[in-house]
Amino acid sequence: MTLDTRLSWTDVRDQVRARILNRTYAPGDRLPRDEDIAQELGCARTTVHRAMQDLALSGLVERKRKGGTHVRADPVTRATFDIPITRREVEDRGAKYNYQLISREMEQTPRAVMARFGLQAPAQMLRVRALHLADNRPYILEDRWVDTTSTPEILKVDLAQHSANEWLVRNKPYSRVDVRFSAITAEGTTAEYLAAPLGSALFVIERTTWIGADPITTVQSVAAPGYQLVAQS
Amino acid sequence: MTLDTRLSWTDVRDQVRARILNRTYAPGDRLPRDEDIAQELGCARTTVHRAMQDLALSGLVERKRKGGTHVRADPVTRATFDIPITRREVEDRGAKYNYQLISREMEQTPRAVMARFGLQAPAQMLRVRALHLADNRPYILEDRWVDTTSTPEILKVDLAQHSANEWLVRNKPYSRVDVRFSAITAEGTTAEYLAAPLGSALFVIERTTWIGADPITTVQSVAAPGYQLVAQS
DNA sequence: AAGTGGTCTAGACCACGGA
DNA sequence: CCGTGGTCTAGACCACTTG
Repeated sequence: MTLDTRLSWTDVRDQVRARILNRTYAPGDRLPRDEDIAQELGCARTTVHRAMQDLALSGLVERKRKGGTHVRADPVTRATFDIPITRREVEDRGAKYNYQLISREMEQTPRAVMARFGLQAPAQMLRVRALHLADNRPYILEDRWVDTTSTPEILKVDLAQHSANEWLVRNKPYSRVDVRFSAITAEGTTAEYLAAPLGSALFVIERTTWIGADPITTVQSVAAPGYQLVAQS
Repeated sequence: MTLDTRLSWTDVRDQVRARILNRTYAPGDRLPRDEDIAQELGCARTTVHRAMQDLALSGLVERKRKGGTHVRADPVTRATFDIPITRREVEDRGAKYNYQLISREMEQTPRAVMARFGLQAPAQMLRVRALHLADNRPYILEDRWVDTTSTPEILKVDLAQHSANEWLVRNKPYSRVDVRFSAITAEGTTAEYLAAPLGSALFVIERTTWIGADPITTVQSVAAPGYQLVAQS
């Protein structure tokens, strides 16, 4: 008698993964063709394909047409992070959210901002600086540039009431995003607004978006001391 | 005449995404059932399913059985990062890689390490401190704890020759990983080893792995000043 | 109870890329 | 060239979740 339950693609994935973990398929090895695995385990090739797709996505194997499926010799750790609207992030922590507009002016983009957008020449953009608070304590200081050519509507928004962060996320879909993380030292007004000791280390998220080839916005979000970003399971 | 090329799932995805971007389907809206979209576009339901799966993965829509597919009202930015072996990371930048073992001793785990593993009681583990260099300049300082119960083989490895990082990644598969990022201030020996000015901000990656329920290793990797982590496209 | 997404199957054809 | 993964189809059944 064999089991009467059918094999699901997660079962197949787990079996193949187990074989990789226990070195039946060692790093660098080529795995059997999908069809052979399907026959061996008694399921359709599509099911094996679905399983392999998942293993490839998580970085455990590499697949190429004709080349077959190989166990990665240098596995990478692949981690995914969700960056929600700041208000949501604060509220999800059970804290009270507040927001303060610091400044809102048209300015010429400095070199650093041009670089983030990949622009050759400087442009006039709306610069918005604002502070997000959790339980009335500084949480994130954002320094944002909005391209008023692609997003003229931002000029009509009352940024003292609604954060540009929230308005943009809700109203301005993007087609491409660049995200990068780094660390900076608390200095000058940044330290003041965040109530951070001078010289303390601050976590920084830079996020730049485009719609097609047109810039929308770039923001440098500096978090208060102690901030930690955790990968999604 | 209609087009004679068949619709691929990426075509379907792009069409649906376009409708979300142009507000045909607005945030919070419920999309038509997969089957209706399939009929409208003239393809199989499976194809629509594949497209929707991708949109759900990227965080644009949410799907529930019976509940249908909804456009997310609060879109999240979802970013994926690849964390390769340090040697590879250095070499991929076109730099020369070097490695120095700093210390290697059995020690009792402090509170912070117990917390990362979720342990109730302290344990004896192998603590390995090492420096990775790029073009002979400090690149990453790692402070690692290895559970010699789950990974006794580590005791036979000559860690002066091969970094624990590399040996573990190549030889010790894990079933669960926790990754988190933060920022710390350069102090004491950390600053010395990284040749970083006292008080400068340093980017930190913490990575902890388990096999089943058993701890394998946890490492705090502190990067030299200027380090930046960029999301995968 | 019933609607909707999730999955499996079997078969066909396509497209990339190694030999 | 031709082997291998990638995709599409049509149909069936399952499983979750909401009304």
